[in-house]
Formats: sequence, C-alpha cells, structure tokens
Amino acid sequence: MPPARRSRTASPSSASGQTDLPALHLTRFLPYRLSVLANTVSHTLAKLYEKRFGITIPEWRIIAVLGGGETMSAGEIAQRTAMDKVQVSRAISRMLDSALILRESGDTDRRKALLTLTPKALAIYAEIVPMALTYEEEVTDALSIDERAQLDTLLSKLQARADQLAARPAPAGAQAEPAGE
Amino acid sequence: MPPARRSRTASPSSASGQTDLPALHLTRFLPYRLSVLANTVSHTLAKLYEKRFGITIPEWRIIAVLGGGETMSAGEIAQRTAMDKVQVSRAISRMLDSALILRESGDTDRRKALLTLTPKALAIYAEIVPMALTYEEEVTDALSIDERAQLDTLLSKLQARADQLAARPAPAGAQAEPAGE
DNA sequence: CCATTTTAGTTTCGTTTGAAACTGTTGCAA
DNA sequence: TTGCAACAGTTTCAAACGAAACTAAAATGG
Repeated sequence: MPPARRSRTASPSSASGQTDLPALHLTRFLPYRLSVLANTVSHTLAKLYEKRFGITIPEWRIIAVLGGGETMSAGEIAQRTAMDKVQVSRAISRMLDSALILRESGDTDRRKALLTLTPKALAIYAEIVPMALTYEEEVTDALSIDERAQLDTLLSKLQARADQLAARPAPAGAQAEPAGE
Repeated sequence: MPPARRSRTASPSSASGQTDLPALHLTRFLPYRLSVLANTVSHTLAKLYEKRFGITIPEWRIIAVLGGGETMSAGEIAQRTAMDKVQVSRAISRMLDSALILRESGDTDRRKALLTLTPKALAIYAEIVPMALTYEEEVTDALSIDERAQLDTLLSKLQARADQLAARPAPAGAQAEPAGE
C-alpha cells in the first residue's frame, strides 16, 4: 500500500468558488494522528492504574523513574520524565500526602530535596510495571517483529526532528492582533 | 541497530533487596514515547497558529473539517475531529464570539444546529493549511520515503489496536480502595 | 565579606479540561 | 394524546494545567 500522498492540487470537493488551495484531511495529518493515538493509549493505560492504585499519570511517571530505589532531586525527575517542574512539584506534594514518597532536605545543598519512594510506592511499582508492560505488549502485538523495530526507529527520528523544530525560534513577523483583515 | 528489547529479567541496577522484577525505562516505553512526541508536535504547531491567528487546537480542528465549505452539526464535527461534544461545544461558542462560524437552527430537527465557516474563517483556513502542511513536511523530512510509508502503516495499525483495547471493558476485580496491603 | 545573579522548587492566578448533571427536542409506544 | 426513552448540545463544578511571580538557598564577583 503506497503512502497515498495527499493531493496538493485538488480543490475541496465543494463547488464553492474558493481559491484552489491544498486540501487537508485531518485523518491523514500527522500531528492529529499522533495526538489521537497518544491520547487513546495514555487514556486507556491511565484508567488502568487510576482504578487499581488511585494514581495519576504524573505520579506513575515519578514512580517509574524512582522505582529502582534510587534517590534524586525534583529537577532530575523533571528531566527524566519530560514533565515541567511545576507538574513535578504538584505530583510530589500529592505523593507526600499519600505517603508514596519521602522527602529529605539535601545536606550539602538545601535547595535540592532528595526524593525516594516509600515501600508502599515500591510495592505499587512492583505491581504496576507488569501491568504497564503487558498493555504495551498488547498494543505492539498488532505489529510484526520487523515493524516493532521500524517503530522504534521512526519514533526516535521523529522525536529528534520535532525537538529541533520546537527549539527553533518562532518565525518573525507573525502577530495575531494587528491582523487588519 | 536492533530494537534492543527491554530485558525482562534484569533487576534494577540498585543493590537493594527488592524482588527481581522487570525493569521499565520510561524512555523506551511506548505510551510515554507517543505522549511526548505528540505533545512536542502539537505544542509547536499550536504555538504557530495561536500566534498567527489567535485560535486554539480545537478551533483549528473545526476549521479543518469545515474548511471545504461544508455544513455539519456539532455532533458530526465531534466525530470527525475525535473531540468530545463538550470540547466542540466550547470551541464553537468561542468561534461564534470571534465570528468564525455561523450557526443556524436546523429546520427539520431543531436540536441539530447547522454550522458553517464564515468567510473570515475560510480565509484563515486558506492561510493555515499551507502552514500546517509545511510543518508536517518539516517533521517528516526526517524520514526517507520508505519510512514515511512505514509510519503510515504503523500508525494505522497501532490506532486500530489501541481502539480495540480501549473498547474492552476494564478487567474485573480491580479496585483502588480495598487494597488491604 | 556584601551585593547580585542563578538555581531549585513552590505558589498563585487565570484558563482549560472532563465528568456528570441539566435543558430542550424528537421519536416511540401505550 | 401523553409519557418516556433517546438524542443534541450546554452548563456546572471540581480537578488539572501553564505561565509567571515568588521564596529560599547557592554561586559569583567586586
């Protein structure tokens, strides 16, 4: 099956007199497809562990990176989970409330708090990891071995490129307000 | 480069006495990777049209499906954009405020409102589509022709499977509360 | 040293979201 | 017909979010 490149020249099917502009079909538009897929997957998984353990995605991510028993600072967690520090801060305070995490002020640098999972959280980790991996397998079961390798490659390449484009400063001369029609 | 299947048996690197459970590295975990990638892409793109036209993602999606000049109901928009009806309802009311959309009560069924883009919105469509397609191309430029075809296939397969798993009723006997650990 | 800047993390504020309740309309059935 | 279930869309309310302001503790450097 060829990729069916979207036609750049066909006008929208309506007979309106609009200029002959490239059509865009949401269902073939990569950002849309990624968004829908990621949403479906995350949502399904989140419901699984919300139901079972009462934790949210940010909390799960923190458990995931600390699950080895390591200790690290909030900033380091933020980096490793790709969440921003506000999100991490909030998740941590929830986890303190539910006794999932332990915070001790750093000795040498009292700005950095050292965070460690409690045994309760480690127990959750032990249960949740197999669940998560099982779900991941169920999804990737839709693919052949080759395709899984392809997926790995593609996601890496796309992420690298997306990061690069995100870092690029916004094209100048684009403002919303003074759009004098 | 082989896909480097995650080791199922190696214990976490820490020397703690935890049971020997499968490790999970977030950076190799599909739901996480999808979520981060989709987020990066959507965010970058959203900033682009937020800056240029002052519209949000839901609004952009509505413009995208109505861009051909067609008329449809809110429910149909919801289906086609994979947004839920609340989101659609809110986006529409914003678009009514900014004169991007036109709503007329259906004649035969007064529950269904017929929605059409205004010329102002069609003008935005004409400008935004090339921007969106350009961005998409910039991202997919990271891939070879073959890889683009692969991506198309993979996303379709994964979405189909994810939908299937999402529809499946939650596994019974999983409750958060009575975790008498 | 003291003043300034940088870093780590938290708080605040306004917005966005999602689930559930609600309003109005139509279709169906006694 | 009226009475009730199903449907289309909106509103409400509480939780979640992001940006920016803020606090506190190091690092820098005159």
